[in-house]
Amino acid sequence: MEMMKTEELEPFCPYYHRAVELIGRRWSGAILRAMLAGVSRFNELAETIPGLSPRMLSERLKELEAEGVVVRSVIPTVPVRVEYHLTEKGQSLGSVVEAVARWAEQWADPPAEGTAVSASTPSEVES
Amino acid sequence: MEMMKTEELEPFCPYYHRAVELIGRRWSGAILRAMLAGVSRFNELAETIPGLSPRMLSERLKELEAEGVVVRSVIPTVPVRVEYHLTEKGQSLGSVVEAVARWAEQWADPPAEGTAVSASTPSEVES
DNA sequence: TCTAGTGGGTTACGATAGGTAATAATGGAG
DNA sequence: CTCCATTATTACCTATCGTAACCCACTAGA
Repeated sequence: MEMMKTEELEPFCPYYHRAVELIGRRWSGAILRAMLAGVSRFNELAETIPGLSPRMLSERLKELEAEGVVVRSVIPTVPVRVEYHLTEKGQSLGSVVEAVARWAEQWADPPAEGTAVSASTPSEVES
Repeated sequence: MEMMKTEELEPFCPYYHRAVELIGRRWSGAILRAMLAGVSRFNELAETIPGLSPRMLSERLKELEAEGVVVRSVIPTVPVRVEYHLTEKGQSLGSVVEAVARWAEQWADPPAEGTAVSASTPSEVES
């Protein structure tokens, strides 16, 4: 017997979809985390995230800016300095980043042992 | 004086990075949501998610299975039926999906141009 | 003047991931 | 022996990404 489990989650939602495809683009998750941690300059971001090239960083920052998640400000020092900051909309992605971080730490590497997983080894269900 | 803002978040974490790149791959977020909502069959998933082709669905499911997020089980009815279910590890992604969903609903579409960062808190979202 | 350094990118080009459409494997039904 | 349903896979082509080199504006030396 199953209880009347109310399906509170719809199987598909266009807003969710748009959001998850935006922040799920390659490197975007890492960029957002670094910015939430306070990194704000172009070269600092590029150095913080291993493997992230200027090309990709530039492209992702433009996307995030276009979505209102990030603002770009030019500071007329010399040499010129550019800072990227999260908008309020961007800051509120903190909960998402934290949720992913918690999941990632909880399930880090340990391969399948220790806790009782309902059925995580595909050894007996192959076709 | 909020000077004592402790940086509790490191700018980069390899576990986080791996996780966000996994669940951020194209369509993966949508697939996970649908599965959390109870959709478990191949064609149901394909129908639930607009634009998702069998090729991509197959590929993503294999990745998620390889990561221990999803299990595949073959049910020998006729025609054969295949069900995909979330493991405990997969179920625990619910918090991530919910966080994204809340963010997406809160910040759905509003004009949001310019640099008006301190703007409107959308008063009500859906049920 | 020429060269080097700082900061923030852009361009060119090959490699890989993804979109699209057609088709396969399986087994029962007609 | 052909049809249908279900779960995929293959072939082909385009879009996105990775890599490396380069550009621009400015300053400080030599």
